[in-house]
Amino acid sequence: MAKPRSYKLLCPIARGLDRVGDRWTLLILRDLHAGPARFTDLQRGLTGIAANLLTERLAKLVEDGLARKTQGPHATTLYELTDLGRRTRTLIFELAMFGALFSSEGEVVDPGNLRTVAVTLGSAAEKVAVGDLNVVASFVVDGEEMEVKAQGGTASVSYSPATDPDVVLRTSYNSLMALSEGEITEHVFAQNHCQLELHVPGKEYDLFRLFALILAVFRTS
Amino acid sequence: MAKPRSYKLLCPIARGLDRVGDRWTLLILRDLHAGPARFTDLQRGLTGIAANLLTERLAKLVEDGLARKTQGPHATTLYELTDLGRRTRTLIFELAMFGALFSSEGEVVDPGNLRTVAVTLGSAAEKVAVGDLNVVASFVVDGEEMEVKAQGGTASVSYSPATDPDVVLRTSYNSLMALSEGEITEHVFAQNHCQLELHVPGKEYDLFRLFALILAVFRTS
DNA sequence: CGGGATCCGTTACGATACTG
DNA sequence: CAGTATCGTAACGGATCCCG
Repeated sequence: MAKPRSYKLLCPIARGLDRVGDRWTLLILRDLHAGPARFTDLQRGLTGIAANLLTERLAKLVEDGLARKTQGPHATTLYELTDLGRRTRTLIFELAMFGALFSSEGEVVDPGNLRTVAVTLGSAAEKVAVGDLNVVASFVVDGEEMEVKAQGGTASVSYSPATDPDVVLRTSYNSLMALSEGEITEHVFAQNHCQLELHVPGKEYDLFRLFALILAVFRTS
Repeated sequence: MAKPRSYKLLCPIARGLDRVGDRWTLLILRDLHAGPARFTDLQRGLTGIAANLLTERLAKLVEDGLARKTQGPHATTLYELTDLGRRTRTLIFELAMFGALFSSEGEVVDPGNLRTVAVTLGSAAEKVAVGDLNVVASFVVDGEEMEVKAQGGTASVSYSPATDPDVVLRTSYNSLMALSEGEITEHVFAQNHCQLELHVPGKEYDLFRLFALILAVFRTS
């Protein structure tokens, strides 16, 4: 394995970049924040990455103690974040907040998928959750399922099926991005771009309040 | 000018990386957060960067609207951050907090200089400043001077000489890093690694309280 | 001396093909 | 599924040179 470039500077910023500054590395971490993933899951999510690069990056993440290999169900190997790796969360969130300031002008080769938004959504939700929000939602986006939970003043997002959700929201990834980019309003989204399946009456209000708070983070950042 | 690689992904994290993800870019921004700088200042601060790369990176930062060229004193050209560029502050701070988790094992080719710590110090100071802290300090590190101000519950750091400081603290860059790395304690630092010039009696206590709070941010992060 | 531009060898990246 | 191998191309790093 080739030894990657290092800045060899004392500054903590340079030390940080020596771990996560290589091309693709932060995007890999972004996906891993959604939960353990297989090599092929990551490869599909990171459109355009070469297999050998993904191998190198994962090896370095493991070597630096940010990720580890584990055994998954059917003799598959999974990659997951270590505690140290999870500490990139606020960093990645700040990066997303910064990146949201720019329009995606020019050609976009890949729209992305649900894994890619899990970190940002989770961090934002956690940041805005207030005491009287109380909802457990299942998020089904283009067939992929996520759990969004807001309870007791905090919130979390998990890239796994929700157990006994109060409300199930089905939508498409494109609609979700159009909403976050401001191309459609929350109202239009609620009317035309999603369908709700309500298990506990009234819970859709809590869900949409959470949505509104999260969107506010991006708009006023 | 060669066109840099772009991820061409819709995700805001990828959009952010398309602006600041190239090698050296975040370190250049780090230095610019300390204030306007000349080409040569930046080149000296970023040990090892090639002139052509610095040229390319600066051009891209200007093109993306993160920096601009201005005229300095003696017909020199200065680079300074735009409002948009200044929004990388929290991102860079989070990167520094993450990087501080790792030891600088292995050879370090460059110790750094005062510009390189200005962002981190400023962000940390702003974060911890409390209401009853009130001090204007001049920081003289290896001849370079900085102003550290804490007043009215907020704090700021500026890479320029302080006007009428309450206290002047002289130290070396190495001592400062040893302190932040935990190699020496705050007490040892105060005793043996710096000299104070007190203009307003008692202000050294406010200054060292601010120090203690800033260090706590790094230790418990 | 400040602010680059040019050239060139080296390294990393990207695409495709192939394997246990 | 989880990578390895190969190879052309693009980016980086160092040095030198240029111009005001």
